[in-house]
Amino acid sequence: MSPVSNSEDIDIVVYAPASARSGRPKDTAKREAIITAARSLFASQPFDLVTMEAVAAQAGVSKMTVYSHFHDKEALFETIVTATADEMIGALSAPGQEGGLRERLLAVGSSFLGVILGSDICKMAHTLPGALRANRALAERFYAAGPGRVRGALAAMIAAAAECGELTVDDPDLAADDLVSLWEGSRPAKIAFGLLELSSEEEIRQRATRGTEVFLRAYRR
Amino acid sequence: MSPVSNSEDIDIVVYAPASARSGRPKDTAKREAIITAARSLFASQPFDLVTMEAVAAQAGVSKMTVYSHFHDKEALFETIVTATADEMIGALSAPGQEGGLRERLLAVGSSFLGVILGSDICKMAHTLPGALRANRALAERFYAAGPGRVRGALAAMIAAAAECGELTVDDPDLAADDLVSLWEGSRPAKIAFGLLELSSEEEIRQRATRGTEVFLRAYRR
DNA sequence: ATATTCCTATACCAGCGCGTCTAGTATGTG
DNA sequence: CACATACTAGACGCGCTGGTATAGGAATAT
Repeated sequence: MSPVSNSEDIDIVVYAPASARSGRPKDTAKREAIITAARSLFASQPFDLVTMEAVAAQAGVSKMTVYSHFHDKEALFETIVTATADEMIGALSAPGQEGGLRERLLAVGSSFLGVILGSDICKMAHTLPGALRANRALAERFYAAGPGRVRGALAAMIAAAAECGELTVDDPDLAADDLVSLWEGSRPAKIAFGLLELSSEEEIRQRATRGTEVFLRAYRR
Repeated sequence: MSPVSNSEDIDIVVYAPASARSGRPKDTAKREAIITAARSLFASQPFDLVTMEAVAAQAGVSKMTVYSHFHDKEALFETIVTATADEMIGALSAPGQEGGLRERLLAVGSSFLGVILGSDICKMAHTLPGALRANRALAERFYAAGPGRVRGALAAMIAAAAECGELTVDDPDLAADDLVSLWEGSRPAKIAFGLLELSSEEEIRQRATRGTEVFLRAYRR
């Protein structure tokens, strides 16, 4: 955001032999504590209600320390968001490559629903949209890391299955959209309104299988 | 919210002959102006960023007048929400009763998508969830007026069609959920993140027909 | 006409939250 | 050792916003 280099971005000076810097080094444990504290707070309250004071308190750290690690409240939030996006990428990579089509789809669906209905990300459902709206680039990045990624992978699988004659598909992208929609159902909407908490493993499995089943009924050759 | 009677709730004194009150009467036009101004502001910014001052200014009214009509910022917001919910109810009532099953589903789908993807309600998509989360009763009411209502009506139609042997359905409620999900696709999520503006008539029609088609492929006898 | 209520304009208060500053202490490096 | 940096604790400035107070003008019923 600011043109000046932020200390949280670059800890290693550009033209330095190694990690050479005099004085006391920054405590990475504190940085981590700040991040986890902020994450937990952002997950339970909207952006504006999370105070830097509260973050510092919950992290067991002075407020000045927070500002020494993160220039801004927005910078802190941005760090949380990108970390969460990376976590999503990790959880959603390596889609099931073995088994029949049904089993592979089910594997992708289960892990996807597990991430967006059963993890911390679900609890952030109410904070993220509102806060990300002010930062289009960040919003795109986050969406691409989660739902977008899954839709892309699914479209590829569906196209391949159509090639093999397993499915009858006009547009793989639209079909992937249909599949994801069937998995999610009305969950995201209800969660956004606070009418639903995070789902159990069992419920996630059920939704994944049912959605996949309905999808196959509609698209199977 | 407050135990005291709010003037916006009761304009008629309890034990009064009729609408008898001496002095200058309240200007309903101003009240309307306040509501429309607030609505437009709440549609473009999150709850906390909307200032009463701005509402008054945009309504061309003194701030004190706003407070004379609405005791609280929350009372004002609540009025907006319930009015919007009523509007949704109006737009979604009288589901198509004529034509074949496909035509009736399509009629419901078009009007539903028209409301939540093409109207002011779509612009409020980012404000409502965050603000309603603090008021569970209001959130439930709003959800019931919109998506909940449509799902209920659809479940009834689907159950009837299953009775006639037109569809093969295990659970009408789940099937209704599937249909709505197929209509919406990824639109709501993208709108929440600000990655999509309100949709055109044409796009709404396309989504409704396509979703209905996929649904029928999966559930038709 | 007069009482009564509405409306405006403006000033005002209290609280809050971000971000900064300072003075002092702790902890590392050369 | 000295030096440089990190961290703490607290106070504080500043801007903003919800809500109140007041005084005077405007509209309407009786």
